[in-house]
Amino acid sequence: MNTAVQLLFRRSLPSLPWTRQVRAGLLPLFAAHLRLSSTGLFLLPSALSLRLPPDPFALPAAINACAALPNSLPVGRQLHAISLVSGISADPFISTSLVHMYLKCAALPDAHRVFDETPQRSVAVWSAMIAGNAARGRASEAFQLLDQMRSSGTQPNLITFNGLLVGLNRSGRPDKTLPLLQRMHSEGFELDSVAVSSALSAAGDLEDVTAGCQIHGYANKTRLEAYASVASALLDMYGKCSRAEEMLRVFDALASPDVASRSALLAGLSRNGRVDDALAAFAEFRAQGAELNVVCWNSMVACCSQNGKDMEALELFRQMQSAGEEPNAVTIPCLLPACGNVAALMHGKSAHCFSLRQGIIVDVYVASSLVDMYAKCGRITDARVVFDAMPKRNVVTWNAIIGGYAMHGLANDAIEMFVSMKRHRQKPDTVTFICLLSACSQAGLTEEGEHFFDEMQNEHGIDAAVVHYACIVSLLGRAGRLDEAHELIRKMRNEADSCVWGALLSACRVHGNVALAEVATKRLFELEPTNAGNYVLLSNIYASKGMLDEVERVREMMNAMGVKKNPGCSWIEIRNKVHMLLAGDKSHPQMSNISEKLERLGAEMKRLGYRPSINLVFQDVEEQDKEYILCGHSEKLAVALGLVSTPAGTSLRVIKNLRICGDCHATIKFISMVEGREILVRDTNRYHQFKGGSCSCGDYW
DNA sequence: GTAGGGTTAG
Repeated sequence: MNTAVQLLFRRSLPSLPWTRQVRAGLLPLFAAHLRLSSTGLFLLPSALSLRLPPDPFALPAAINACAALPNSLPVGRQLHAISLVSGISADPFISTSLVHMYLKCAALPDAHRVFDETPQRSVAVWSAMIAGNAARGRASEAFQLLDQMRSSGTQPNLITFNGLLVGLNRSGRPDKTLPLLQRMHSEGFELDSVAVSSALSAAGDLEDVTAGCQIHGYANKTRLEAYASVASALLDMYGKCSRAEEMLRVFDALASPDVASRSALLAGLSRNGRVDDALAAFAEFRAQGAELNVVCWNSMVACCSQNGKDMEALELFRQMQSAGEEPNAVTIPCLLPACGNVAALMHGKSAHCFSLRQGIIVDVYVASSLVDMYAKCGRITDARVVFDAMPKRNVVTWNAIIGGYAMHGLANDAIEMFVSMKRHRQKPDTVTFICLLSACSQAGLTEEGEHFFDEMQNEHGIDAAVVHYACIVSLLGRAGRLDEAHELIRKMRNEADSCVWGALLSACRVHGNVALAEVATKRLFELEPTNAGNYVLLSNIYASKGMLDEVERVREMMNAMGVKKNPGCSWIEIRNKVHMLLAGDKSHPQMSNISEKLERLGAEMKRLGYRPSINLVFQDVEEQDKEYILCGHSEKLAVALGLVSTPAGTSLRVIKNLRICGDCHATIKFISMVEGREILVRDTNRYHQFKGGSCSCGDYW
């Protein structure tokens, strides 16, 4: 269609006489086409070069096309110049669309200049100014303009107010939306579907379910509920206010739900943790052949990647493409967390290529999620390359790179980036300091960590949250200052949670402090009685001290509580395919090769004097079996699979869902030496880079 | 025949 229209213009325009009729017939078509398609801007220069006579009827539409399409400010300026030289710039329609266009393109001074130079200010040009200023985050200017408008004798209408409402919502000021709605109501405006949709959207953002219900009542009374935009805004509001049941009731009552309503429902279910319901609803929509769009697909991909269903997210993305739904700039940040979680580097790379091809790499969300993905996939250098190439960054971007360095144990790089961040005048937030402090604690930079903890509170006015305390506890703990760490927990203003006590417990394991470990676990068993990790850690500490009766006691306690150990799970990507290995699982088709490889390595290690750490085995079985269980740990299986499936010398990347076990750590160090391989293992905390028999964590984790 | 306001995904 677009190409056809283009050809029509190319062929017919030069030969047509420029009669009033031709203009009248073609220009609106041209303008409508501009507004609809990204090829519009391609058409515009050719139309200009045809010496298209400036037309006060067509210019506004062309100017609006510039407002709607990205990167078209230069063309918009050109159209502005044309209106100036042809003496029609004072036309109220033209100046209104110019104001609108400049505000949409973030050229505020230009918008204000055009507005100031408009002698006869229509309601429309005032409305454009007010809406545009509000949407650009200049709420107080917008309200001032509204007052000026009135005192200059022009009365605002419903469109003026609605524009202000929408602008306030968009610029993150939903708190100002509801009072404005009240004011409109008391000034006697009959609210329409736009006003009600915006109000619902604000109520949702504020999680103000009382206001939301009131507006719902109003919409019901006035029959505005029947409007599609009101329906989807209602679903969105209930979803954001954690009223999933009410949301489902609204959806079921819809006579004919549209795509936006379906999308709002899917997003709402996902947001409320009802992942399976969202997947079921999505499957049902597909089975019905109901219309779905890229927003629905993106919601579902995000739903999976945010809820531990990473493989499902990758699969949905594949299905999305085979269903002919073109991914967009939002799809990438929905998908990439899943790639990062399971280290699906090839999928992540292809998303990177896609972003380059589509020109969406300049989107700060897209590039930030790429930085994060590369870091999580063990490619910190690639993360840095993407970071350096970004034209614009935000706090999330900086946090991604600092957190990436932290995860790789590269604390000095993390600190360097933090310094650079401040030089770029980017304000750090609470996440920045979590990344920075954990970098210091991973690398044992105790003094630096303490310094940043003070800097956070004194220079940046950020209150220490519980997670920051947890970082400091591991920092002190790593340095062996366990009593200080314990003291800090006692002095904390906030209530210490399981992260804080867990950090202390981990430090106790490293330094073999049984007494303090018992203090920490006492609290942990109260705070999270069903977390198997705490029992296992305590048992490991006892085991390392040979306190086998205590080990037995912990196991009994765990059984009594009905706590089951989380199955260990590792992922490795081999030639585009992500393989998942569960501890003790024999189902992988390559299992005989894996076992054979592990046996051969085990024999070699024993010959060199290595003894398997059978005391780390938690299960109550014979010694022989303990050794066998250790060999079945998922990270060993994944490494062995990598060894037998890739050429010698290739580096391997394994992701694990739990903390790496001591025996596996020792074994993989050994493997990295005898096999001459670099092996990266990411556990819940960080990357371990095994090379030539040692690990980048310095045996502290 | 032309201008100003619409809901859903990161």
